[in-house]
Amino acid sequence: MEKTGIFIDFEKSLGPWVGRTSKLVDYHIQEGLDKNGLDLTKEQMVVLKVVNDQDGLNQNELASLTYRDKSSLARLLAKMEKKGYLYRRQNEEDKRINEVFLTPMGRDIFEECKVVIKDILQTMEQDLSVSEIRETIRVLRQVQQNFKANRPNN
Amino acid sequence: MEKTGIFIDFEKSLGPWVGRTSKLVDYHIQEGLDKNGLDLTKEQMVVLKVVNDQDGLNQNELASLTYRDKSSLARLLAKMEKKGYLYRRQNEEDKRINEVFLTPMGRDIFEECKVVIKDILQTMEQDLSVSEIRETIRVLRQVQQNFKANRPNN
DNA sequence: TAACTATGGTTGCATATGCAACTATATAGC
DNA sequence: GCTATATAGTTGCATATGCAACCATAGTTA
Repeated sequence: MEKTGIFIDFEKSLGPWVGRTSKLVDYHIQEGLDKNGLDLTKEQMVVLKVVNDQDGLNQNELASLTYRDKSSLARLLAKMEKKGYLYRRQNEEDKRINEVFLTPMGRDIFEECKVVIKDILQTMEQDLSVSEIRETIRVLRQVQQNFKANRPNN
Repeated sequence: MEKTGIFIDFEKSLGPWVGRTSKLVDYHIQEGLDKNGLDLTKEQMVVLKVVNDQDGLNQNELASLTYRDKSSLARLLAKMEKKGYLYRRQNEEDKRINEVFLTPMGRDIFEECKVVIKDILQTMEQDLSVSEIRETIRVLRQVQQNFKANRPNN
């Protein structure tokens, strides 16, 4: 059949471009963490950031903020707790709830991450103007809106 | 410390927006496949598309085209072969090489996928003009260029 | 108080992933 | 022809993921 025209305009639609770019970013973030001797996956780094920004959130809130299933988040937390980056404290009034806090070590590690990530984000935005970046973010936000009617996860 | 300013401009940089959007797209693609009774993961769908576009590629080429490690690709192929969507044929001249082809069933399944994916891509681009989409793709392509110096995988 | 329901978190299962080590085949140098 | 090196693919291992089923606690209703 046709050589390229399977989706008549597949390569002219946002889907594949967003997906591939995201994969590349992920790859370089992990590479950056590894090269700097940070014992973290990029997924753990995201959790670290969110907890650093706001202590005491529960697991469902963290799952939602990081766009993961609560089971996936729970397992990330378990690994990070084991490494001593954070801890979970059972809420006194409602014993179903775990509140999550960074340890001092967790905060230290995150400080180191910041440098690494900042560097990668800068590389990624080389040769792009502020307005190009702003416009792109606006479009991506619109895409997310278009989907949000029926949201995923938790 | 600061409430939000961990990365001074984290939310104004492309990284998190691209990542989150990609996750949402992935989620809705999988949902679309499932709802239509297509026995495929989104990753398998991508492989199906590439093989449909061009028969006879070898595994390393497919890994490269789909941005995966060759081991990951090999395992996707194994599952899809088991389901009868494709087959691998050893090259006569160079017995190290496997060439990959879709079966008739694989082609049929992919035809069904096309409809589903097209629908999702359209939802995703609701309320966006052609030029917004074109510009966004241009920016994403630039981002990929910025990274391409040191490429990942295979 | 007892029973039904809702909610936060965990676990089993199947999938996907990258990396490193490995096997088999091919090619080059000698 | 024999050894060294490169290349295609596979496998072991650790990680991450979503879903569905589950457990424990809380809240609600009778």
